[in-house]
Amino acid sequence: MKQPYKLATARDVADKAEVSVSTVGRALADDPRISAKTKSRVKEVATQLGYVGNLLARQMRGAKSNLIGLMLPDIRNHFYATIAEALSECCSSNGYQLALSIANDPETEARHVTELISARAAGIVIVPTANPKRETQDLLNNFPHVQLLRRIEAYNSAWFGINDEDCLCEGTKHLLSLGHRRIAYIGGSRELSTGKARWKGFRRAFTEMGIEPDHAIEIFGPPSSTRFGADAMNDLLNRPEPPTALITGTIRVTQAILEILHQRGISAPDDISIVGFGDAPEFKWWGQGLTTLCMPIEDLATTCGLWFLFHLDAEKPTHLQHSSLARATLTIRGSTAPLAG
Amino acid sequence: MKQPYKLATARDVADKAEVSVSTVGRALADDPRISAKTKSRVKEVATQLGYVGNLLARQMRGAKSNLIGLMLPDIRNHFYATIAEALSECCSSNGYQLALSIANDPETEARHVTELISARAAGIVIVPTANPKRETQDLLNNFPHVQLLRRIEAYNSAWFGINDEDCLCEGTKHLLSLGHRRIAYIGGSRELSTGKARWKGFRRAFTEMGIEPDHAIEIFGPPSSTRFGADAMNDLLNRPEPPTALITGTIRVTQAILEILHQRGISAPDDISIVGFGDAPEFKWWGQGLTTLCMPIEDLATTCGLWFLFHLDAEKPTHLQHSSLARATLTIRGSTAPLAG
DNA sequence: ATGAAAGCGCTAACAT
DNA sequence: ATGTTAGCGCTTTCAT
Repeated sequence: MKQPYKLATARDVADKAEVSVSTVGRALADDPRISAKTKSRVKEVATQLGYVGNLLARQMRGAKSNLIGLMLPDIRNHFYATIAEALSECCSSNGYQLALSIANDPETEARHVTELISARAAGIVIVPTANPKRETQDLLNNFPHVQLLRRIEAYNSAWFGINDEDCLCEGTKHLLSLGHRRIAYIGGSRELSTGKARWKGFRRAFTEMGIEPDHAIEIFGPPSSTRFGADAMNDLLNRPEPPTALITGTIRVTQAILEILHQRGISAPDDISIVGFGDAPEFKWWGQGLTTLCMPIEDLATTCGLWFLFHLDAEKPTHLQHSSLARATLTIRGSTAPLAG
Repeated sequence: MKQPYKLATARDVADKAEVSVSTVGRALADDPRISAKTKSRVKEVATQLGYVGNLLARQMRGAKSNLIGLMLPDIRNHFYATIAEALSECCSSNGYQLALSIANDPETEARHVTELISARAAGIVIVPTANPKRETQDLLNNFPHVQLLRRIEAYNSAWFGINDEDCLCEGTKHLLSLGHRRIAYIGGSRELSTGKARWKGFRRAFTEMGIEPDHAIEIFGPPSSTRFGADAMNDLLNRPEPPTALITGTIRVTQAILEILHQRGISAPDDISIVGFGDAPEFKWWGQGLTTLCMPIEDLATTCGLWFLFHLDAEKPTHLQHSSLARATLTIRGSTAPLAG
């Protein structure tokens, strides 16, 4: 057989129920003009044939798409998993369907954006890569979309993000006020808006506290790689004068360093004070509890989703210069302590 | 403006390039019949207009869909996040696009299945809910799909899963051989194929070792709730005679109990021996390391994806009675020790 | 080497 | 109360 799964069409239902296609359409839509008798017959035949209306055909007739594209760099990151869940919930309760694309480089990103547009999705929620292709930019700027977390200036769209700079600044100040000076920062690439802001926050803490960052150590790397964080941490620990404190700039890095510290039997805050970026549940019970920079990521995603869907439903353009900043906060647990000696 | 984001059609390109629609189609598809000159003109106009072909229209003409539906109960579960990532990667490198649906109850599941079929997805990869509606079953049995992890007998489809029973049996035997008898099992509902198999494995360990399960304690609950695991654990600890060992049957439960134990300052293996289901990265560094039941979940998902896509591409029916069992294994770390006294 | 026309499955305007 | 027809954007005969 060639078509093992051929689905019934309105035509098939019409033939079997001995009415016209339009009667089928109307009966199934509960149009008041159709007699109760015909309706019930049509509905019965439809069920019998397992008829499921073809959304593609409907959309060609002008129905709006129910597909929302979500483009993320990495779904195993707790951060992004939370976003996916929140948006999925949001879409689902508003009649939309989430199409998930994982793209961590500009080429894959371009491909997926093209595909989503080609499928005439209703809109795209995107955490952009660091340097999107020109092509991607042109496409997106003529298509409903929102940026989440990371922000590309060239996009004429709304953005929902975190006050990354303040957040890192607060965390760093905490370490400085405990007397630490040889503080290391391991964060994401400064090519990302988030990576850049977080790094600026780290620097600003020194400035605002009037301390020269002479002994600060800064390491940057790809945000979605566990490997990078591990390597950076090992490098730090192998130095003749390892830092007395460390603050991280991505969740993946936080997870990586926790594992390395555990492997090497180094404990916080005795050997080193740690402020971890992000708030995965397990951070609570790492050692004596990890001091973390927590962000209301679920709220952020839900807000973003609701705003976006509202605008789509209202057929308002989504490129109003809207931007929304969620406040991240420092949660102090056991991994940070005053500098000994 | 009514259509803030109107995309160009082949018609628009044709008009501007002063050719017919069919020439546009052929030029863009690099049909050899079109002259090089015309081709380049058409392509230029297309780029200029930001033309992106309408996939819906193509599919109506018979092109096959590139959409694969993935239905999961819970994306924040590390287990399922891994699956989503693996399948996304798999789809992406075979020209497919992943549509993610989170459904944890039969109604939502039915809705999402209908939507995916209505959108004429190419196929569905599903981790079914415990008791799918009859409607869902009928729909799926006439639509290309595979079952992942959980298995519904009524589906005439292939299944890719884990040897749940052996896995729990092995973990339980480990505890029994350490001398434990008052062993608690906290697992997922036995209405799920997985929950049932794991429970049977727990029981079988006693049988095979010739030990009466007089002192075994069994607690079952919803698999995607963190709350349930926490409550169950607290209940156990508040008993006059708490168990000396515990084995869990879902990742969520494992995560929940680790947090409770940490909160209450109870440590393994001194106060209680623990075998945790699943292998989230943080389990390595809980206390002195958690003894876990590890499953090759990424491999499983990839295998499943490759098999499914291959069958879709070949237009083979996917309901060949294929089933694939991945082996889970016990990794012994610091949380289990011989029963004292 | 290119154009005209049919048709995929559906809905809505226009008959009857 | 129901049928007929046109057309959404595309590909694919079938003409020229």
